[in-house]
Amino acid sequence: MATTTAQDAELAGALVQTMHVLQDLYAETSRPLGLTPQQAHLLCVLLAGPLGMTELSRILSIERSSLTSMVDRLERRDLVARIPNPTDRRAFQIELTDPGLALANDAHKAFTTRIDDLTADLSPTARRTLSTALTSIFSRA
Amino acid sequence: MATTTAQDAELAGALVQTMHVLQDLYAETSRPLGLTPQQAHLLCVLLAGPLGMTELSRILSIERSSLTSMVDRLERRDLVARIPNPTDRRAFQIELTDPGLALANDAHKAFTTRIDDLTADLSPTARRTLSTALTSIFSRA
DNA sequence: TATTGTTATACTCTATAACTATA
DNA sequence: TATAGTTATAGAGTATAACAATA
Repeated sequence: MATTTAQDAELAGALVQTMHVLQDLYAETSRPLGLTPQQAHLLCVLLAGPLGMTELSRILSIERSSLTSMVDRLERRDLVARIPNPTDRRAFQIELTDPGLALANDAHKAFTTRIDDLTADLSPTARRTLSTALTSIFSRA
Repeated sequence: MATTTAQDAELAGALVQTMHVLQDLYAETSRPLGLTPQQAHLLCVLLAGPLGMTELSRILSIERSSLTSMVDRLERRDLVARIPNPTDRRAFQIELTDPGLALANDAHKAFTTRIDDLTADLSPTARRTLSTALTSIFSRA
């Protein structure tokens, strides 16, 4: 127990609460756009470019079979498309359609705006400090 | 656009990434305990004391009807109990059973440990700064 | 009338296991 | 053999609408 201090508990608690508040905010923001939080996440990941099913499932931390049905639903709504991979006939690239791109941008902007509102009172220095700290802790290789 | 700077975007992005990483960690930690992340959240909320359905649904940000089925499942596993409210015959208090309390404590300890591991490299000062900043931004009235 | 909680219903998310097609 | 993705299945989470009982 020597390594667990009251300050550890405080920080862990603050992070868990941060997660829950942001989750709620993410859900509230996605919903009026007609998206579940998971769908919004998927579309926003694809903003960086098309991805194969396996890679996308890894990024979203879900099984490939779970992703299949998510992509099915989004494809039916013409938000994403399965593009055959010319070099591997087993594989697809999942990419945003034009409406999917527009919606992903809307979602991204909506989240960012809501979070900016929450953090509006911070000084530029505090903002930079926080951003740096979180990035160094939670960035993934 | 004058109010949105590159630093805003950086901070919002860092916070969204933080949320996703913590969500994954929360799920990974709950699973070996036989809990979904939502179930773990519910049990941990009850660590503070019994709550009525309406109050609990508000805290979890879900509809009361959604909560009914969650509580059904947890009650079947003897992790929570519906205690009649003596002063209002419509209402229940949802409370942890002994096994539910033990499991909630296990879950809480497991999250905290994982998060502490992630933040182990921070100095006490950085830890306190981060904790204070997050609490001030994300604490709810 | 308003509130507490439930039921009925429909979707979505998710995992596991077994499968097809291709590499 | 290994990998990419799907199908089948089952269970869990969630919302909406309508409801019963009580306040």
